[in-house]
Amino acid sequence: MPSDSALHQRRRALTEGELGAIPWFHLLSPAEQERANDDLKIADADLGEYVCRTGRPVTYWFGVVDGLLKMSSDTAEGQTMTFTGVPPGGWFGEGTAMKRETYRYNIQALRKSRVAGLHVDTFHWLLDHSIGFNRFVMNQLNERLGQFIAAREIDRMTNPDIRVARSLASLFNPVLYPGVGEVLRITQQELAYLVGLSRQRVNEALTALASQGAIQVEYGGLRVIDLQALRTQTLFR
DNA sequence: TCATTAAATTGTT
DNA sequence: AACAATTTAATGA
Repeated sequence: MPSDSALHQRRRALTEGELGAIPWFHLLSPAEQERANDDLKIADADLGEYVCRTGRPVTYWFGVVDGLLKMSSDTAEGQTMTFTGVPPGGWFGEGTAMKRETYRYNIQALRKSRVAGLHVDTFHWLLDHSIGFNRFVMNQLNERLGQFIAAREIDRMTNPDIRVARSLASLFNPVLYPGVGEVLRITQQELAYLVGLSRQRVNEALTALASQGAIQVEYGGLRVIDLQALRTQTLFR
């Protein structure tokens, strides 16, 4: 039985390299960096393990250092709906952290991942003291808003090829997920879970996208060739 | 470091 | 859902 409390018992301080993987760290002044570094913890989340659950009070603001997480929510009917994947470089929960409310979604590891956590109190301290941090959070909120609107559009698409293309485009978002780069480490099975299609169908869609020159399929990952093509994927092009 | 083996991932039916 | 083919990771000499 995976639980998020287990995560708390396996945390440790960050290494130099892991600090470099945190996109907002270099925006801070030396004093602010020291404060953040004192508080930052990192933990390994195993496959299927929950990083946070709906309804739990916010204790940390989380970021993905390595791996892949899934953001989902349980509907009133008891169904699980997946919002998005969170690849390396992605930070989430700032909305709820700011209001000190409870998490509004579940975050589950799609594979073994390294997750960094900043305590809410430190998060607030940084908001009160650092202009650079504020800019980062504001930019993050703005970018995510755009992504959620796009996610709604994706949900209405019936064509699987287009759904896969648009979902991929959002995972390759360089603002929200600066850790991804040219190659996104994701298996076709993981992508299938995120998009809500069978692996076969995802494989077919990826092959189609590759033949269009939008992406390149690699073992255990995907390389973007033309991000714009992914974003503007339509029928009969 | 290299060769062998196991495990993971992909492509196809 | 099941299968074979391919790629990577792990193991040990």
